[in-house]
This record gives sequence, structure tokens and C-alpha cells, in this order.
Amino acid sequence: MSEERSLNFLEQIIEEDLAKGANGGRVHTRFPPEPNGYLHIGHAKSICLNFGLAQKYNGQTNLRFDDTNPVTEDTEYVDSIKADIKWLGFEWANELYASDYFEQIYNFAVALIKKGLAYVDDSTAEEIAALKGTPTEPGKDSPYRNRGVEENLQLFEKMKNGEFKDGAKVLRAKVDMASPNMHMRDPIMYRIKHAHHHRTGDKWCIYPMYDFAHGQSDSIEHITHSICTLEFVPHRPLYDWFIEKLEIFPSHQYEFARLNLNYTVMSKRKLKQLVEEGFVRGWDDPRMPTISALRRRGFTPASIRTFCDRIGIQKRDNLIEVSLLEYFIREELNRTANRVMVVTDPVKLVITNYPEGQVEELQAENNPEDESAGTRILPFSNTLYIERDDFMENPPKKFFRLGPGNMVRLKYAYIIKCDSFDKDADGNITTIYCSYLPESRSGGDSSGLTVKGTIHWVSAAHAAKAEVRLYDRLFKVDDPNNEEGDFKSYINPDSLQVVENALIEPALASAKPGDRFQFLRKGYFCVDPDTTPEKLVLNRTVTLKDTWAKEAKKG
RNA sequence: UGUCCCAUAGUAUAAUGGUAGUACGACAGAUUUUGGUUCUGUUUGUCUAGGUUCGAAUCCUGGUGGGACAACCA
Repeated sequence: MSEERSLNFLEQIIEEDLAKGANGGRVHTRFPPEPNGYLHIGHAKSICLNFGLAQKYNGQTNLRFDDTNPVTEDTEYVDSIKADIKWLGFEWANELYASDYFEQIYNFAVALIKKGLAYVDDSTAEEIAALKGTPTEPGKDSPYRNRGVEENLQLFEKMKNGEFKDGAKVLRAKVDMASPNMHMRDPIMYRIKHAHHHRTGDKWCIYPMYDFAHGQSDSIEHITHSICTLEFVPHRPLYDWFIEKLEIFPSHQYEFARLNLNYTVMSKRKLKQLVEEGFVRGWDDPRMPTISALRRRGFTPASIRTFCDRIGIQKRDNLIEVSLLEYFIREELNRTANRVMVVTDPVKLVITNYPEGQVEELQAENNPEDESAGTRILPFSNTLYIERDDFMENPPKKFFRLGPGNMVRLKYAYIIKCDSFDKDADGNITTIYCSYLPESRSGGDSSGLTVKGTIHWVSAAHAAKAEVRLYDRLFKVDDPNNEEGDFKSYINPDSLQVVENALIEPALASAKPGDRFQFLRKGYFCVDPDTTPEKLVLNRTVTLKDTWAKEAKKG
């Protein structure tokens, strides 16, 4: 904890401000989501940043919904966003909405009209676009640009009163149609939308644009450090222009690079397509990068916070490897998750010299990393199931598991030796016959033998069943955003593999949704909310590191 | 043929004019009743050309490369 960490560029700015005595030593940030979709891990980076900065400097963070577009927004999203932020472990100082300020923002608009800095434009969207110019050519003034103040005031009032149809008129700032910055070419401040708003209902039929609401909302809340992502850099001059002309509290905007993770997509638009076109089962499908999906998959708030902390804050574009996220969840779950034995692809194993019908109750430690986790009872008998790939008929030299004549230890139990096996007509192994060494029992081994491999197992008569959902990366390629053509053509068709009837040891059968386990030698798993009293469902959060899989791949 | 932002190992991130370091990954080894964990070691980097300076990843200039900006979206 006392680890020496250098400051990121935002912390440096804040510390300079604090040293100067700016804002009376106050630090106030905000997290400003639009309630039109679910939060994803990119938002988590922003949440950890905004709330983390305030915590570090004894400040506060507002949660402010940027709800200026009634046609795309909904309270469903408001609720999920709040739940996700709380789950991540943060508390906001105030729950606010840009729509709380509609009256005040309207008055700001009137003030600008009176100063001759805003005008009502009757042009169509197409006409405005045509005069806008391009990044390399200046725009041209609208024919309505020089309307008188009185006329503008009256027209704007009529817009507000619902006297015009959607799209008939807009209110624009009078800045500079020749500016090299497109955002300064008389940006639209207000548009007409006869639409029901999730909070203000039908009170308004004109709504401010993001550019005329966001900065002013920050200013109204006296936000000291308004932190957003890089794509808003060119908006900053406009943000500052409005604050200057309105003579209101000067919030300052600072921009950082958004998070990109490999093997996934992060834009709300693309995630929405995956949901709506059925490529995943919903916003919280554990293959999605949304917060709700990561939660369902079994990631912990701490692992996500640590990840966000360690990826750093910078202004350069980045594509972070998921293996880093996986490292942090493994690191936590290795310390905290109880071990259990589960066989997902079973093959029968009979111990021929173990008495038929005899059952031994073995002691198994729950977590070798945490003695306080205690032990549990594990039933052992002469008929077991082991993992199909723990046996090879013709094993290569480095294979430490079971094969004809080979010995392995059954975890927590005995050393066994493979004597023979049966195959069906297709050549699949159906039963493996072994003999055990009675003196090799775990905890009291006097056999003097050491074996290279230890495998997991379940007792056939005692095993229960569960559905196990194995997840892999959603995309086949590193960076689906930078591939030719439709990003959806790079979806990994094997990203979900459902094992309907995995065999689980009895102790796992009573697990409850949200419980996390390590399946010995397999990975970390979390009980899914689809679980019913009749059916246990588990999601694989992440595999264990598997050096054998790597070795096997080498051939 | 505009404006703005950015450039350090495979990835990410430090070094704030003075020894280029850390994490993840990869590779090799030790330990191990999880081919897990843990431990040890190895590998790989300042985009480029000039300039300033005793000294440049850092400051300046030019180039190169990447990104953003032309929704009545945010």
C-alpha cells in the first residue's frame, strides 16, 4: 500500500492547482453517463478515475446523467448505471441530471441571444450541413445569421412554446463559420423534439445539445476538474467560449485516452448490435465487456478497480491485453476461492482392487492458500469419473497423467496404476481399469513412491450434476475494430461452450448464485443467477494458467 | 491538403535535463499431492534527422507514423 507511485498527468494538474490555491483547494469531479446503454469496462476506467481522484484529494464526485436526448434515453439505463457504480464500490455525492438544469440552460440561451451571440436558424439539417464546409475548407454564413436580437428572442420563445415542428428551426451560437475547428462553426445549441422525456415528461419540446448542456452543467455544479475522453478535445474551445460569454463558473475540461481491450469491442453502438442481433444473450452475457457481464462472469469489483488503477491514465491511444485483467482476477481468486473437484468431460475409472460398495470419507483442504478456509469431506469409492483428457492411450514422454502402465495420484486419495482399458467400436475409451496402492493414502503415505501427476476425480455414486458454461474470447482477432469489413464477421463461433451435465463433488451442490470456486486444475467459476433448486449453473470466469496446454500445442 | 492530440520492450506504464525501470506476456529453471500457486533467471525499448546543453527519452525545429474533428448523438 505504501508503494511509491508516480503521479499521472491529471494528478499533477490537480496538485499544481492545489499548490496555487485554485478553487479554494476544492476538488470536485463528476461521472456523466448518458442513460442510453449499459456501462462497460471503459466506463469503469472513467469511474475509477473520477471517483478515485476525488477520494485521493478529499473531494467529491457527482453522478450526473447527461439526459439531453429524450428519444434514446430511459430509466432502465439509469437504474443499471447506478447499480454498476455501487457494485464497483463508489458512492456519489449527488445524483443529478442535466435535465435538472433545463430551465437554467434555457436562460443561458436567452442571455446569449441578447448579447447577439446566438440566432435562430430556419435552415434544414441538409442546408446547415452544406454550409458547414469541411475540415479543410471554411464554412459559409447562414442566411439567417444576422437576424435581430428581438426577432431571435421571439422565435426562440415560440420554439419553446411548441409552435414549430421538429426540425423546423434550431438555435445556433454565433461563433465563426471559418474556424478551423468544426465545432466552432456556429454549433447548434437547441433543437426541437416533441418527445417525452424520462424525467421532465412533456414539459419541454426543445432540448439543448450536448455541447450546450455539458459544460454548463459542470459549471452549475462548480466542477473543478471536468474529465472526459480524447474525442472531446476539439469541443474544449467551445466549452470555454460558452463559459466566457456566459460569465459563469470556469470549470476546466481535461481529456484522457479511453480504454480499449483486445479481443472485444467497446463502443455502445457495437455492443448494442451484438445484443439486438442475438450474437450474445443480453447486455449481461458473460462474454460482453459490460460491467454487468463481468459481474455475472465472476469478476470482483476489486479486480476491476486494480486493473483500472494499473493500466494508468494517459493521452495516447492504447489497446490493453485482456491477459492483464485475467491476471488480477486470478490473483484475487487464488487467495479467496475454495477448491472443488468437477469433471466436465468424464470417463469411467474402476479401481479393481478396491472393495465394491466401500466408501471412504476423505478430508480435503478448501484452500491451500488459506488455512482458515478449513476442510471438507470427500466420498471415495471403487468407481470414479476422471477427465477424459487426463488419459492417453499412447502418451508422449512429457505427459504426466494416466496411460497404460502409468501411475498418478488421485488428489486427496491414493496413487493408482492403470492396468487396462475398454474401447468402443469408434475407438473411444469407455472404461479405465486401475489398481490402487492402499498405503499411499493422502496424509499417511508410506508407499515411498512419488508420481509426477495428480488428477482430480469424482465418485460415480456420489457425484451431482451441474451445467457449466465455458467462455472464450468473443472475437477471433486481436482488434476487431481495425479489421476489414463488418466487425461481426470476426466473432468467435466457439466463444460459448455449454457442458450440460458436468459431474460435481457433493460439497458443491448447495452453492448459491454469486459463489465463486476454483475447479481444481480447471479454472475459476461463479454460480450463475440462472441457477434453480433443480439445476446448478456455473460460469467459467477464467481458466487456470495451463502450461501443459501450451506444451501440447507445440506438438 | 486545415486544425488539434499523440509517439519509451509484444502490451501497458515510469524516469519531470543526470545509471532507461516496473507490471503483464513470452522463454528457461527450482519447488509443488492442482502441469495451479510461489521463487529464480533470461529476452526485448526511447519513431527519425538536426539543434540547444558538460549531459536529452525529457527542451527546440523539421520529417515520419498513428488518432480525433464535417450527427438537429453523447
